[in-house]
Amino acid sequence: MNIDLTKDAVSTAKKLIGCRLYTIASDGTRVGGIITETEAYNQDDAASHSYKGKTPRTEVMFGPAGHIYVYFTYGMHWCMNIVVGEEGRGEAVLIRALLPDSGLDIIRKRRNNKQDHELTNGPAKVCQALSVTGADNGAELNKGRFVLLSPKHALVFEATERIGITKDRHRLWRFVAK
DNA sequence: CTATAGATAATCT
DNA sequence: GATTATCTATAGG
Repeated sequence: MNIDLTKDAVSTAKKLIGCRLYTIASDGTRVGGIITETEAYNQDDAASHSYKGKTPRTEVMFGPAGHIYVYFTYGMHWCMNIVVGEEGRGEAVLIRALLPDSGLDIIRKRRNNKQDHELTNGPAKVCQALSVTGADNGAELNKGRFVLLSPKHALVFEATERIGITKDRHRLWRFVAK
C-alpha cells in the first residue's frame, strides 16, 4: 500500500477509487475487492459527523490516518470510513461500494444470496459483505484483519453530490468509478 | 425501470 | 423528541 492517507479527504477519496480493500475471514480468505465509490467528509462540512467537534462517537475520526471509523445508523446498519488527513482534523472517506474480486462465496453467504450487482453497492452492504461492525471501530489498516492495496490500474471516475445527506449537498464530494 | 413506505436505535438537541 | 453518511420489499409503469 503506497497511497498517502495523510492528505486531505477530498483528494484521498479520489485516490482510493481503484484501491483494493479486504478483510480476512476466519478461514484466512481475503474478502473484498476494488473500491468503486467513495465520499469525502471533513470538519468544515455540515454533513460530516466531525462537524460539531470530537464526541465519543467521532473520536476515531480525529485520530491518526489509516484507521477505520465505523458508525451505526438508521437503527440497523453499519458503515465504514477510512480516517485520512492530519491527525486531529476530523477527516474521513466513506467506502460506499466495491467490485468484489475475492471471497465471493463468503460474500454471497453473508449477503443472503442477493444478485451479484447488489452484493456491495452501498455502504451498509459493504460492511455486511466484509463483516465489519462496531467491534472494528478504530482498527488499523494492514495491521489486523483489514488490508488496503494500491490500484492495479487507475480507474476513471466522476464527481457527484453525496447521497443521503441534507446539509452541504452542493459539494461534489462523491466519487464513482465509471 | 422508478417511487415510496417501513423498519429501528444511537446520537444529539 | 427529532434526525439519521441506509436497505429491502412492494407496487406501479
